[in-house]
Amino acid sequence: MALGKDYATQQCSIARALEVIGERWTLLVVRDAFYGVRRYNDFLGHLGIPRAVLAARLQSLTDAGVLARRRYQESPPRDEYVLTDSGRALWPTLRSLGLWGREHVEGTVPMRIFVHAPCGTELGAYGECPACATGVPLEDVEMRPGPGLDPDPEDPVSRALLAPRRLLEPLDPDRV
Amino acid sequence: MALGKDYATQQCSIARALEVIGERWTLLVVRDAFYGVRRYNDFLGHLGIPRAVLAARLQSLTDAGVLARRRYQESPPRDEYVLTDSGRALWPTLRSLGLWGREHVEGTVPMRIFVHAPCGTELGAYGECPACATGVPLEDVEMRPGPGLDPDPEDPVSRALLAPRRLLEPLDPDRV
DNA sequence: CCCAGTAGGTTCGATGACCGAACCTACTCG
DNA sequence: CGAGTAGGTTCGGTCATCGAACCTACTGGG
Repeated sequence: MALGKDYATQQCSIARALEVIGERWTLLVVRDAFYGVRRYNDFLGHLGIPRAVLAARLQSLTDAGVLARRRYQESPPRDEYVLTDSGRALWPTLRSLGLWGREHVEGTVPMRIFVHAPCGTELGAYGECPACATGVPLEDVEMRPGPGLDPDPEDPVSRALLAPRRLLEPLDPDRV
Repeated sequence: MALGKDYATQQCSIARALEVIGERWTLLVVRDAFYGVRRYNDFLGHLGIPRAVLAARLQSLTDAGVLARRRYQESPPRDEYVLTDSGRALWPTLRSLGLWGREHVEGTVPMRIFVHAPCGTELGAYGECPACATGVPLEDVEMRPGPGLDPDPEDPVSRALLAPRRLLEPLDPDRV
């Protein structure tokens, strides 16, 4: 969405949020970041997004402080994009959006399941653990493939994401 | 966002959700519906959205089952748009998005405050009540103006929304 | 009866975002 | 020295969005 054109005049926190993460593809980039994707080519392959659009989104998310760009190797210079604290704060939004999509758009076939790793219980609608009755830190969230997921995807990133993993755990699509 | 162009290939509930409510303006229309806005002209005035775009959004939200179109008067024929159960299920998403916008985009100036009416506690990130530790039915959510809100707005709908109100309570911008 | 006003749209040309493909740079490996 | 890879930028075409104008159906006032 992006255009502050009219959004800027809105006296509303939701509209302000949408100016940052409301454009096409933007929220999916953030989602991938939660899944552990960090590198340009991994986003590119996993999302099937045009290169120019990905570059623009990474730039605007970095400008907005949702992602941080970090040099992880000098020669040749290579950068990775990781979630900032501000970006991590988007988890409740993504969680509730995914839950809504699963229950109100498609045929109730879960794509991915998010559980409280220490106890193995699936997260509740509030991102809490129903069994432990506490909020769950991101590091304690384990994502597992659900029945709706293609068991033999094309791209390496999707294949790497088939295994159970913790949120934010860096992804290395080479070792699969 | 809308275009299933590539989103459709995504094995992900979040992407599916974004196909329905990810386009520009769409989520703001839904937000207004939570605030009690029901009529075409009220959406139009409050959002400052082009007429053609509003008509398209109302149509697609109705097709998706998020809103329902209801004839409330026969002569002349007049319709109103109200949230379905599916639409109401978007509340946690809107709540978390608004909270994120308030805390991570602008200068921490709350525009609107949402409280659990029976106990007066402000809602948490998923629309739950932290004090009562339960989900809050939408009818028990009271919205109040926050310090960031323009105290003397132009359009009648904004003016009507200045008073504390319950979510979903039908708005009548004529009596202000 | 005529006219102005209102609700709820549709149509239109211009602008701007998004798309896919091609190209570029810097470096490494064999 | 040539091929390959990561991480981009540039470019022309298409499609969504924009604001403004127009349309229809009805009501209420003089």
